[in-house]
Amino acid sequence: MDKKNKKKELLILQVLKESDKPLTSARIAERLGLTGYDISERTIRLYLQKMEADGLVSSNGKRGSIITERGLEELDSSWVIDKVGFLSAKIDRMSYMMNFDINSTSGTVVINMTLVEPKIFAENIKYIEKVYYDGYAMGNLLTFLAPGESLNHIIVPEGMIGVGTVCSITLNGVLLKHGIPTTSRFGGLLEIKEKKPVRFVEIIMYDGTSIDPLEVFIRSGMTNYMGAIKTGSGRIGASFREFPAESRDKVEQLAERLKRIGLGGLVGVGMPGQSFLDIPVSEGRVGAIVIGGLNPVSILEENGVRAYSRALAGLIDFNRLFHFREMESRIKQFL
Amino acid sequence: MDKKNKKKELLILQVLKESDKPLTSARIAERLGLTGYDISERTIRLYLQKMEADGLVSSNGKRGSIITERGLEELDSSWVIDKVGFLSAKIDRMSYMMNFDINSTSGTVVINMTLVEPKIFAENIKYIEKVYYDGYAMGNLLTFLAPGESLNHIIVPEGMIGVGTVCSITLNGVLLKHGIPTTSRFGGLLEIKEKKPVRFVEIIMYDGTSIDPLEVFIRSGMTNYMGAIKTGSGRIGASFREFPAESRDKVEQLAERLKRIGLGGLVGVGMPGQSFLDIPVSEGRVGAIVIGGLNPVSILEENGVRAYSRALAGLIDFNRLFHFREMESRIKQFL
DNA sequence: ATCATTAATGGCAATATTGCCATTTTTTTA
DNA sequence: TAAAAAAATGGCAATATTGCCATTAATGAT
Repeated sequence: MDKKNKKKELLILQVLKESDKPLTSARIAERLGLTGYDISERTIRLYLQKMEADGLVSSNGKRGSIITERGLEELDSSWVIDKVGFLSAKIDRMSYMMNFDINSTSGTVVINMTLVEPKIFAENIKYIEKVYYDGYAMGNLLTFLAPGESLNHIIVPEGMIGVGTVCSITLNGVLLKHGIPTTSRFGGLLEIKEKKPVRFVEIIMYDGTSIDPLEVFIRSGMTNYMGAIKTGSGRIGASFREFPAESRDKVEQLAERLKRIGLGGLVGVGMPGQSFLDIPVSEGRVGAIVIGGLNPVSILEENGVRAYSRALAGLIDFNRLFHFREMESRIKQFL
Repeated sequence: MDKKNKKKELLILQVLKESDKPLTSARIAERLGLTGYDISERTIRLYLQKMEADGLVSSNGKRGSIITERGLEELDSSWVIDKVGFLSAKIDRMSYMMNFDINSTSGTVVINMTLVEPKIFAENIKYIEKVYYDGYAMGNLLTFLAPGESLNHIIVPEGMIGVGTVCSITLNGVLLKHGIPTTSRFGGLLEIKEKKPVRFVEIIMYDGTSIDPLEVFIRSGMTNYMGAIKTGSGRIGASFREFPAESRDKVEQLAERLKRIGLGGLVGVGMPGQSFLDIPVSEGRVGAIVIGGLNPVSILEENGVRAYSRALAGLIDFNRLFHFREMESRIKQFL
């Protein structure tokens, strides 16, 4: 029994470690549920008691428990895979950090960045516009970063510009601000036929990778946007998310509002507990497909340009973004 | 309770479905354990009884149980993520299918295939030899497939050859024949300094991806073999495996024997329950790092050649393989 | 500041899971 | 082919987990 016991203790410690504030049993159960471990609230309380007696956690009355130094040591000396470094963790962190407010349409949003020579970018603008136009992009906004500007360790080198496209994680962030916890499950290559999503042909789970799946698909030349924008059939990057079934309506409303301000990217939402595009969803949850934020610039790679793209590159203020129609005129200042 | 109950039933059904022969409770518990679900033998027997009463499985006395038609339907109508399509499943299937025998050094082994023009291949032979020579390849054997030959749906087109390199899954297969069940955990980019492995810089779990991680790293140009073979520092593809701690000695023996016949690829084995190169391992298991089979040909991609590589391409007879020193002379017939 | 509402806790009993083991069946060995 | 060894099963009792709920603390509204 000891062994399995230990495992659950470590899972709880892990959750507590990742949170800065105290968590109650209900909260812990919820998070564990999201990660695929079903443990009842009650059981968690039992564990918390035992662990408090052992000095691994410290209870804060009814405000929840936090992990102690001893607890952290215990965690270090053990073998729970440290999900830090995995995409799922980065996603959680980023959506927590951004602070875009949908009412005032201000604040920061998460963007991806692509470094490319302005001249080459200018040559491909026609295609990129088409990607936005056909709705294969996250909304219709983007930004340019001038040479010398930096974002989160990445500095735009001389002779290049940074193209910042809105990351689809922005949606998670907005939902989170409205109390809806989103789980990003996987990024994949979505096959499009007659402008409609058919199925995912390749998949990489966010909790099993340290590099962004969409970056991967783009870099290895597996996407086919040229087809998507020309004939309506191709393969584009997309991401699968899940949220609680109760919030389905609210999600759709928020998505609609986001769309109006140029941040739309929701391809579709499934029905509670039902599989969506053959992707099964846990009970009490609904699935949704979100367009990949890097889509517009992946056209570059497809046309043989080795552009350096980085998903989840950092946060940027919403009012720095402009409509894709302005690309043509704005790029001139860098030529 | 009903809900969780259901989940376990489905897990058991899933295991039974994947097996062609009847499985006993111990066998089922073992397999589930490997996939990360710890359920005791006894509990599984309890479930099997209930499920037999419901007509989902049919017991074969003490030889184990098999899934019935009803059981298959139940599984179809439910939402267990179908791991078919994921790499972990493919790996299991392949290592089960190959039948190389270490004593008679005969039988089939799993290979990866790369399609490339003979001329271009010939130009890069020097580098490829060095990869083998420095021990960054799986053993020192490979094979060529002539135009028109096919392997598992892939046909070598005219004007090209298929380069078959030994896949590291071959190791799993050999161990399996000797009763050692191996779990392939992830593929990653292994950083090499002064010819020694330092740490994994990127990771993709096999049970969370539908495309081979090493293929991904190679295609997106993240490897650095040129560095590895020239200065001793670089990034190469490698894979992390786990097996039961009891079999540690036997594994090392077998690996040694494989090495002697040209199929070596084991970089190192950890100690029981201890983390190895900062990768934590479950209790009662040991971790091991295995060289990526596609390594030799990834030099091509690094040198700007867009070669089409496919990991786990298929099975081929061991006696079709030749030593890498023969590349030079053997390639001539295709030029 | 007070009261109503909401959320969290721990006790208790009902279930579920597991360890242990005697018994039976299968497999291996002599 | 018979005997010995190994593996599998199901009964029973010990633990572990969970559902339910009365009690109590925190939060929000007036």
